[in-house]
Amino acid sequence: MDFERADALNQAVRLLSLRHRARAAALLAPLGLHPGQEALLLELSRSGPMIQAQLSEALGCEPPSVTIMTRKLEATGHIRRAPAPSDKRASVVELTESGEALAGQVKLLWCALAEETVAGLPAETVAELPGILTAMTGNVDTRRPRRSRER
Amino acid sequence: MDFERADALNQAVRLLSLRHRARAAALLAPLGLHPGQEALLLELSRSGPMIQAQLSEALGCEPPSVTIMTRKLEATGHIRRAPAPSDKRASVVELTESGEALAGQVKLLWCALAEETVAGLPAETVAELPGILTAMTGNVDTRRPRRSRER
DNA sequence: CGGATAATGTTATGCGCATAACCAACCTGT
DNA sequence: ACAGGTTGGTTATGCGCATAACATTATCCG
Repeated sequence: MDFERADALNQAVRLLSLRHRARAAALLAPLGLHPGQEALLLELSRSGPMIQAQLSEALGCEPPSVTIMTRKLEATGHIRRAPAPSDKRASVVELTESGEALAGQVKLLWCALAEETVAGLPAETVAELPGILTAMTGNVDTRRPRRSRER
Repeated sequence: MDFERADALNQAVRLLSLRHRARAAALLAPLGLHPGQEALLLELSRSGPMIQAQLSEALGCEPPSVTIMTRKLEATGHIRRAPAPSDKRASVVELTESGEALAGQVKLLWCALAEETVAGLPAETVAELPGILTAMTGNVDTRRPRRSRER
């Protein structure tokens, strides 16, 4: 691929990251959330209580990041951490009532953000977008170097 | 749009951002660069010497970020800052010789990264990807609230 | 068994990004 | 010509992310 095209693509990804995150930040600010935290709440809302290692996996970020984020969300009262009964190392984290309420708010914003993001694009394109983006993500994902032969 | 679809889309964007950036970081590390810095070098390589405000505009990040990044790239000797002759407030920044060499290296990596990113996608999709991503970026861009009437 | 290895979580540190507050220099307009 | 607003840049602070180094607990195996 020539540099022009490559640059256009890489830069497009970078700018989309920046602006999409900035827009999310603007929408989440009234709820007192910073971008990234909503993903944690949504994941807990989707899958129920889970251990930090699982959160790290689901969110696609490293354990130290999860430690910090959970600490802050615990401080603001949206999640709760308790020692896991079966493993003295682990701590299971779950939504509090206020956290569940907040997750509900986030879901509304999330729909608005998605619609805003793909406004004006042909419906067909919108339909295949998640698949395309996920494929691209998989192409550059270095988090699971093993496991490439999975069935 | 229902929450399922919206969530799939927003999450896909978030994960692509994380992984694409992480992959870029891994490629740039051998050059001693952190992700984000390559954009500054490439912009200078594209457009020649320019003022920090223009860099801020081109990179899509805020002036304080540019201040820090230029300071670090100056410390590593890849760029040079000089007072602007026509405006005592401004400082024009340009690549040094080592900066130009580094930009050349980055261009090679950039092509590799782009190819890696779109591997396996149909050529047609790849062709329209930059346009799609740029359109999405424009949809959520809150940086230019003015200028909306530019057809 | 018991010792090596793996997995969970934390602290420390650093980078890119953001906002808010501020100074200095450059326009304006009346 | 000068008061007031605008623009260019910096500092301070905070967040999400990363890696490296570490302590603790689980697990595997000879």
